[in-house]
Amino acid sequence: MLNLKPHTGYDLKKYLDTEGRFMRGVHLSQMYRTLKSMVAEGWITYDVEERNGSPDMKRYRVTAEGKEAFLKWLKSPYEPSFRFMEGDFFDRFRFASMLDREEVIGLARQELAYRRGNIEKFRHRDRTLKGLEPTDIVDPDRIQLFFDLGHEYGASAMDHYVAWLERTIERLEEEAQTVQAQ
Amino acid sequence: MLNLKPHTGYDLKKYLDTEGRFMRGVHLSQMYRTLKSMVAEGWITYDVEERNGSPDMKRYRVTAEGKEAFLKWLKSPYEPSFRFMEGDFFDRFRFASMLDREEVIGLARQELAYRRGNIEKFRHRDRTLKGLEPTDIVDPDRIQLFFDLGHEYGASAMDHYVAWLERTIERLEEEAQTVQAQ
DNA sequence: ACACCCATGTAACGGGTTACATGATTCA
DNA sequence: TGAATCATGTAACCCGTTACATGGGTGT
Repeated sequence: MLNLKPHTGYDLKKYLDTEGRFMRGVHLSQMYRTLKSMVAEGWITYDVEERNGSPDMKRYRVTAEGKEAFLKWLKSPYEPSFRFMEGDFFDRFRFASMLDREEVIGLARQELAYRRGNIEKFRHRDRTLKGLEPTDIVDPDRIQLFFDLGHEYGASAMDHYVAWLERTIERLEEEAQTVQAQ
Repeated sequence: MLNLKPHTGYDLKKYLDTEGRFMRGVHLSQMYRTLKSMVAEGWITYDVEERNGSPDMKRYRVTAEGKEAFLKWLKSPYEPSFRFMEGDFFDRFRFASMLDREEVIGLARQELAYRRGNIEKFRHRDRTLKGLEPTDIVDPDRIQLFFDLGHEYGASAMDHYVAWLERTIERLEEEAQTVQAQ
């Protein structure tokens, strides 16, 4: 975010709780510690604005080294995470404006291919729970029902994700062709 | 899972990586430490099966106190998490077979109401990035584009979740009426 | 022969969560 | 008057990740 414009820690937290709430959550305590360590790394600096009585306000901005380190990460090989939505795909994708068109499309295609492989591998597995303790008061079919309903959501959320990836790739490909034609 | 039947640590990890992969991920090292601490709490015990040479296999099962503690958690008041998919809704829902019909429907309704409130609060916010550094080589519109695409996924994933909640509640309500009619 | 599966763990590290601490301004 | 917002942080704790360590059985 500091690549786009300067922020205070409080600002960033607020953004992440409102407009940017699908990015990630963060606690203020963690925010301040992270900013501190990023200053120590040389990735960011800050200007101080004094406020009467209250602690001074620090407005952070990225340094040249910080931007370089960020780009190095952004352009580093992407490894899809085994588990749906756990890796850094969206962290990269949101800053895809700093990548070439081919790089973005490559990133999205890689993610799509991995998710499709995952679906192929797991979708048609038998998920019936075997050897359930018969001593239980609860009906095994009812146990299975809620496991199935929960899994159903997971699987359909994955499908929804794949559909979004497909739409997005198409859109980016069309755009790339339009630009090339000019 | 140990409420349903005994498992070894390795078993549980394997389940969580295959059939149960939408539940949660866990590393084996963490699994063994958690099982150890649960034994210390008195929630679970294990029987040992010897294997020549290799370390003995421990098959864990829940104790009466463990089951009691689990049910206490399952029936404790549910607090929806601010951030989509971060709380323990699904942890509870998957074991809803151990709850009364009204309790399950109440849980799902509470989650649905919270998500709807969230959508109402945030859906129509202006998300245009203001005060972007003009020194950047990257076009502000292009920065905005990828932020929007990312947000679009988040918002539609939330809608998808809400739709699943609605379908599921309907289904459970119908079932409850059928049972009552008998 | 080599890789993968079964099956157990410990140790160090890193980072997120919760609790604590301060204090001015704004709005109902 | 009291709650929420602005704005900063430290300390302790917990828990997840990564690296290390062991060793037999099974399949190609």
